[in-house]
This record gives sequence, C-alpha cells and structure tokens, in this order.
Amino acid sequence: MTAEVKPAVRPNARTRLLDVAMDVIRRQGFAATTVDDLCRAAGVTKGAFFHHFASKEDLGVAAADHWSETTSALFAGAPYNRHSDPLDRVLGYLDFRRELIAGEVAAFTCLVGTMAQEVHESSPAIRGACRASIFGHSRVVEADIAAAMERHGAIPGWTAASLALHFQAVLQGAFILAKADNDPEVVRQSLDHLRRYVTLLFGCHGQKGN
Amino acid sequence: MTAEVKPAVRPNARTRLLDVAMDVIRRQGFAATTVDDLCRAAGVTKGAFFHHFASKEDLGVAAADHWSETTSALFAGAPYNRHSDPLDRVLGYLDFRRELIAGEVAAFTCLVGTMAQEVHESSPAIRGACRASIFGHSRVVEADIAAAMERHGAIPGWTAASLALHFQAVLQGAFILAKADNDPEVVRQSLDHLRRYVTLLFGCHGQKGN
DNA sequence: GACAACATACCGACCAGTTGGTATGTGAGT
DNA sequence: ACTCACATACCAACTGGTCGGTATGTTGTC
Repeated sequence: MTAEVKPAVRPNARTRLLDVAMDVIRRQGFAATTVDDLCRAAGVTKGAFFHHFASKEDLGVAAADHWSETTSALFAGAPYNRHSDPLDRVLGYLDFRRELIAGEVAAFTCLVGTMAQEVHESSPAIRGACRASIFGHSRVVEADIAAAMERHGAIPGWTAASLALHFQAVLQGAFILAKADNDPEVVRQSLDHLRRYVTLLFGCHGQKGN
Repeated sequence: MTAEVKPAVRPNARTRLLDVAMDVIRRQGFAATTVDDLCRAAGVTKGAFFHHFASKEDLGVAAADHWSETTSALFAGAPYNRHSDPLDRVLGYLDFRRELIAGEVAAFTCLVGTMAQEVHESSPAIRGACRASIFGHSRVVEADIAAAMERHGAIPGWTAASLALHFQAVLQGAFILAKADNDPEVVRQSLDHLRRYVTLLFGCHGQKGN
C-alpha cells in the first residue's frame, strides 16, 4: 500500500550485499568491515544478512566468488580478445588493465587480493576462494601467452604459467604502492615496465614498443 | 634481593611491543590484531601499552618506523653492497631478496605493505609511515640502478625511480600471491622474471643470465 | 498454510581506552 | 647523607560501546 517510488528494479538482499561488499571491503578491508556496515550500505537489515549468509566468513567466500564472476565477464567481453594474434591479445590485456586504472584507488584495486592478504592465516575458506579467483584468472591469460610463445617463439627459460602469475603479481603489488602513495600513477608505470618486459621476451626482433 | 634468574636482558615494554607487532600484524593483519594480542605476545599489560603509545594507531605508526629501521639495517649490511659494479649490486639485491624467501609466508612478507593495504583510507598517519618506508627503501635501490644506467647504458624509455618502484611492486604483489597460495614458490618465480627483465634492459649485449 | 524473504529486538563476548594505583629512579636543596 | 618533589615505567581492574550472531516475529507468494 506504500506507494513509494521504487527505484526501478531493486535486486534482492543477497545480491545487494555482495555488490556493496566489493566496494566497502576494498575501501576498508575485510576485518575492519562490520556486518552492520554492509547492511547499512546495502539498505538491508541484519536479519536479511544472516538469512542469506551463515556468517561473515561465509559472505567473504561468496564475495570472492561474486568477484570472480564479475571480473571474468569483464575480461571476456573486452575488445582485446578480438585480436587474431595471441601476442596482440597479451599486450592488449596489459593495455586494457592500464585503461582500468582511473579514479579513486579503491575503485580499481582487487577485492580478492585485499582479502587474501588479510585472512590468509585466519580463514582457509576465504583464502581458498581468493586463490581460485586469482589463479583462475591467471590461467585465462596464460592461454594467450602460451599461444603467443607457440606462434612467435621467445627467449627461453620461463613458462606461460609463471609469466601469467607474474602479471598478477605486478598488478597486485602496484595496487599496494598506489594505496600507500594514494596515487594511481605508480600502477601505470609498473604496467609500462611489464609491457616492455613482454616485448623483450618476444624478441627485440621486430616488435614495436607502442 | 629476589635472586630470580632473569632471562638475559629483557628490553623494555615499548621495544618488546614493537618487536612482536612485526610478527603478529604480518600474521593477522592490523585490524584483526587487538591491543590485547600484542600485550599477550609481548608479555606486558595494557597499562604498559597505553603508557608508551597513545592509541593503537600510534603503535601502527611506530611499528612502521621500527620496520624501516630494521630492514634498512638488514639491506645496508647485506653482502651484495660490496660489488663494485652497480649493475652487480642491482642484480645482487634481487638475488638477496630471493634468498630471504623461506619458511612461513608471514615470516618473509612486508609489514608496511600489509598495513598500507588495510589502512590506506582509514589512517593517514599509518599510511604515511608505510609510504615513507616503501618509497624510502626504493630510493636506496634507485641509486644503484641509476649508477648502473650511467655505467652500462640501457635501452631507453624508463627511469631509475620507476624501475626501483617496479621492484617493490613485484615483491609486494608476489607476497600477496604467496599468501593466497600459501606457498612461497610464486615469489621466487616472479623474482626470476624481474631479474630477467633487468638483464634484458641492460642489454642482450653480453650480460650473463646468472 | 507452508515456506522463503525479509525485519526488529536483543545478547554475550570482546575491544580500545581509562582509572587509579605501585615501584623505581633522579635531581635539587639542605 | 638525607629527603622531598617529581618523573618514568609499569600494572590490575574496570567501562562504555561495538560486533557477530540469535530469537522471534511479519509479509508476500505459490
């Protein structure tokens, strides 16, 4: 009977909680984020929270999974995938990541990296979900790297898997420096170094540096 | 008159608190670490804690400063500094960092990286102390990189400062992956990539790979 | 009328910080 | 030499508020 103007379609409490969790936890960290913080941000009550999640830890796991789905959709739909040359896709991936670095630090940093840092000893469940997210994403990049090695050759002594994980390490670490410096610029510079490394690996012989 | 066997020399409460803070915070994170946790680990009372530190945040700042002193002494005394060629010192630095990766994850990760991640929005004071620690250390490495550029030349398009920060980014990010994976191996592999990048930057022309 | 999806009110544990003390030193005045 | 005034270092007990979680509704839907 309350004819309040409903703001379009309002998804259910679970989805709203997971959506705000990505923002709030990246801003405050997992430990410093209270269940009430999340409920307030999502506009739901505590009863709704514990209806959908058995515990705060359970939400952490769900948030990591939600993050995996969100980000894998983002990268799967990104334009760099349309390059036919796998090396172009690899470099395109790095350029795409670079484009995403904008605005507030908390807006472009990685939820699962943040959470893994905090809970790696206290919560095996969340740690596992974060690992699955990071390493799963890495494996997608790895496929393009492996194809590029096949197609172009590269200087020897490394694997596609290790380089893909190195990509993630550079990004995660640059995020930390950006947080410490409160400035995204350091991320761009680190990505420039990483891109240069890739071009060097795949041959001084004829790869333009951009 | 109490002839108790005193356990050698027991430093004062402040020092003991800062020492245990490095361990406990790296393990649990800053937010999840309670003042009582630290007091228990240091074997002091809460009264002693708040005698020496105005607040938990104040201890965070002091711990970051303490970390800076501890680590700068470690690197200043490391054998790689004795190389006369600055490029050997740069590569020696990376090799030294690689040697430090051993044992439990919490034992070799970075206190100020951990804290910066957590408090970058909530505590400007701690964030500033963490930034000073990371960027200050980076500047030490930068000096050797700059000298190596001077002496050996390198492919153009980058600065010593940006590469030194890239070093720190790789390390910090690899620590996060190590926490997510609960395995230090990923740090070694990322350091291998970083070392390879440096040798490529300073010339395919005549640098041996190890 | 059964069940999912919420909401309200509440609880016990915990946590940062306080209070009010004691023990030990230390420098000034005599 | 003695002691008074004051400071430092530390301790044990307590407090007010917060936090994760629970108990008990209410409401809409099939």
